[in-house]
Amino acid sequence: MKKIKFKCWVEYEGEKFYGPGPNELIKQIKKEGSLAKAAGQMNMSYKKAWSLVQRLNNNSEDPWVILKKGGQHGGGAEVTPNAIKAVQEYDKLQQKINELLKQQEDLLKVLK
Amino acid sequence: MKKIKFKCWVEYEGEKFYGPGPNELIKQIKKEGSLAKAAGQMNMSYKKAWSLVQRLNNNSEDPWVILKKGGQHGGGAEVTPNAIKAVQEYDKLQQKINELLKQQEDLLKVLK
DNA sequence: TACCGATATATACAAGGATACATAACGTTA
DNA sequence: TAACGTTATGTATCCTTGTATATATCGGTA
Repeated sequence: MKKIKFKCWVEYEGEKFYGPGPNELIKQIKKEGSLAKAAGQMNMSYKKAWSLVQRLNNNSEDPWVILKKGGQHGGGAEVTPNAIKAVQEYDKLQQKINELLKQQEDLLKVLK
Repeated sequence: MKKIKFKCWVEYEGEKFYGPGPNELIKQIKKEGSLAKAAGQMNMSYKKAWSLVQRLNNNSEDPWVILKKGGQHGGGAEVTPNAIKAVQEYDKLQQKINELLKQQEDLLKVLK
């Protein structure tokens, strides 16, 4: 059985900025309150997760995630309202594309 | 300036089957009548182009490209009507997604 | 039968990204 | 000041993908 898949993402200055990976990561950070735990939850290396957060924060007016090291619990990660809004809009966009794809199965009819 | 990008493709048994690369390759083969020339036109190695054609032909009821070796001109590549139809449908689908994205700029408004 | 131009196929190499591992830095708490 | 858990960062390695190169194969033509 053949299936149509899609992926959408945001580019900034010709480079990947935001996509499925960061979107899931933000959700996990919000749930866990820790970058390391969030990365672990989705089988992503801490280094990659940290790099993603840097990319988001360094290429936006407002930060996405506030990282704190040291302190009572060793530190932690906090998601800004700005980032939460972006996650909502990204999910909404994905859903709309999914609905469109359901109505556009002509391609699959050709591929037997 | 941030831009929304997308990509859609067809999977078969969990593996990539058809996407932007094969779509462009089919067009080039149709124009050139040769797999080697088509690959050259789009800076794709012959091996990769040949592998793509094998994947398409081996996972479909009807062939996409008929390859002939030897003969008057050394051989050649011919695109089947089946494949031409698929290219048309794929282009149509991409266009519809593009139109959808134009109307869904809410995500970009959040990403400053 | 020798030549030609295209397909067919194997092998080794290069490049990029992802991963694993190790270690430093930090700030609150006791 | 020692301990703790998290963030911060470098390095080496693997792995996948693509590329380069070379050679074999085929069948019509002269």
